[in-house]
Amino acid sequence: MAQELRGQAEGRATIFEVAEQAGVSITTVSHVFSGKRRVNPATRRRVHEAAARLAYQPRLTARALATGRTMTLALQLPTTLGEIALNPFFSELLPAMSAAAIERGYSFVFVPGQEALPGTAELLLGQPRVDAAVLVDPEEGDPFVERLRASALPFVTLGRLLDPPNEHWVDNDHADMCRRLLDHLDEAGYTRPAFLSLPQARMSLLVDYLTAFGELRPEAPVYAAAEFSEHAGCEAATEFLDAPDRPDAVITTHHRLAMGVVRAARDLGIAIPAELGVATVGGNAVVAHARPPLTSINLFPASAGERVIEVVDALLSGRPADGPVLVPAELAPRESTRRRG
Amino acid sequence: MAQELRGQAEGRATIFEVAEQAGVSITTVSHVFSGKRRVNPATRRRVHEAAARLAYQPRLTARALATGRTMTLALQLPTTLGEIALNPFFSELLPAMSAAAIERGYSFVFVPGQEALPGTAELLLGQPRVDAAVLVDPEEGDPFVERLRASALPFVTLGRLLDPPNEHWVDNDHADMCRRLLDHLDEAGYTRPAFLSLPQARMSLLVDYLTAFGELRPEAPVYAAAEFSEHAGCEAATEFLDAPDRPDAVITTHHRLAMGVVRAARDLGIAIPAELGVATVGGNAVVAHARPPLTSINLFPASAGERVIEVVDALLSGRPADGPVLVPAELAPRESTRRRG
DNA sequence: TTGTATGCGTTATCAT
DNA sequence: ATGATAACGCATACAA
Repeated sequence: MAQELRGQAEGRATIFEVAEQAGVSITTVSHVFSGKRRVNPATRRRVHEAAARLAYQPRLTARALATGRTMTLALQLPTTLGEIALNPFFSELLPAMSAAAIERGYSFVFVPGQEALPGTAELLLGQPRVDAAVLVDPEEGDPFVERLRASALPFVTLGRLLDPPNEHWVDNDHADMCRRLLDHLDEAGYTRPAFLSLPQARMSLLVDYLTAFGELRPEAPVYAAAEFSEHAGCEAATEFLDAPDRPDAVITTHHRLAMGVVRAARDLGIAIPAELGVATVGGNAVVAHARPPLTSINLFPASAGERVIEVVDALLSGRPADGPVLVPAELAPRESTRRRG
Repeated sequence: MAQELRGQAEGRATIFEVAEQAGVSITTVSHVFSGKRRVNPATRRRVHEAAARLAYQPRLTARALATGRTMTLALQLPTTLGEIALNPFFSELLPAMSAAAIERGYSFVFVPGQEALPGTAELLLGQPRVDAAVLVDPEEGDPFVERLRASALPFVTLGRLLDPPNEHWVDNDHADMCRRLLDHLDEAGYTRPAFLSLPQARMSLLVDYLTAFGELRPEAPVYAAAEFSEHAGCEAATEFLDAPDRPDAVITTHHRLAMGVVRAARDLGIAIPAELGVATVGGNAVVAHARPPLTSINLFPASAGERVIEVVDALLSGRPADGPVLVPAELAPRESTRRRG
């Protein structure tokens, strides 16, 4: 029969050779690797052994053709708002996300955020070029997001879309983290916390913190920096720290802002942590080595990235998606809020 | 015949439908799209028209299976050396590179730089998981680079490998740019330029500048910052600017270092550009809006990224690769070196 | 629980 | 200059 003639050639083993070695049909081999139907444990073992012996790996390309999937994901990263979030969040997120994707056979194509290269979206969405999209810190009103919503392409966000809420996302419990931050400042003896973020809150993280802060400390001041940069943070802080009723603690939504606050305080001769507590969301890898080390919320970008890929894969494989996923974050208290204890 | 039964279904058009509409065989349609053999111009037009009418796009997955290629590229970005080069170089590079890749049907998989996730390299190189690798600012001694060299996988670098030199790369003419920078400082009336970079020069850009600077100004001082950060730049500059024989101009190899120099000068009460000229390599998008705006070498990351993909594609398509590619860079004189005129 | 046979949409080989 | 047809390596509907 035709099958017997196959796979005799040199090169990598195919499903036919594995089937032969294991004494089963290619169907069984296929199912052992896809997990899509029950296989007798003994048979499964034989197949795995044969596969291992032959160093067999299912060809992604063949699988893609047979299933009609592309195994490619569109990935949108935030590249706007000045020199944004990319680092260090990005440099932890990307490798982890990529590793998780590689394991499952996916590769990526990038979609620029916001202003974008026009046409790219159409190129990707107009034809089945990608199976799904992954959006990192998506912003409301982003043209690609809107086109995605209009299309049937599944997508998963890291962070959430709010208007309207999207179905599949991975996020931290920011409200809870905000509460823990405020409690921490409380315990450390700070009584007049302020909040420093951006004027607009187009990412869900910013919205969450703003909301939570407003609910927990309705009387506390909320300040805005022009962008996520040390310079902008310094400029904003210089202003509000130079007033008689200045706050005795600041929570920022980006580590660069926090670094700016530190600089402003130093320039103004305000001691950290004695006269001012500083805490930030994210930037863990950086602020841990700042002077002084800054208290922060560690967002664990790596595990968040892995979870995103898991959700995408579940979605595309027809497995029950876990629905929204809340990944744990963690308060990392450091020198910058050590007024007591 | 079998063909006639194909493609009748709903969904996207296939090569069969285009062939039928154009009145040719699928072989011809295939060749029209692949360009791999001469097709009569009139026939070609008919095929293109039919394809346009049917909105036909060759399925990448089918092509991949037939050709044995994966259409996936391994992409290594530098994520070491502290909060490195990613931004803004990265945020211009990545979208442009991705767009060029999408056009040609490629997608990406990431390889973390240096310390890496162990195993990832083997996963990608052990089987034909990717067709080629793209290395951005590769560093000598990187484990992935070494494994790549040992493998047969083609790879293209943005920046060069020096030990030994690699075959396919895209780079700027840094030596020339260094000369132009020094000439510019000369004309502006600066007489004692210094060079600020990193202690080790593991990226070709750093080596090139160090070498060129050394040859053109053998007597001039060369300083090193601990890493590519504003803080490290400031620390280094504070030291060498606080000496009696201090330089009257500084060239840095990273915009963050330049920002640090600016801060140090301000802290020391040294006026820019009157008492100190500051110029940097890269970071164009950022330093153009710094205070004062900094003279810089614009590296045009976007076009460099496009060229890299072009070279990869040529390599993989069996077309004559252009060999090494030098992309133009540009001196952008700004306020920070405007001592005269 | 397992196997047979067909389809997925191209490219490539060999003809004509 | 163009065609017919066999791979490419898997998944899956249908059988058994």
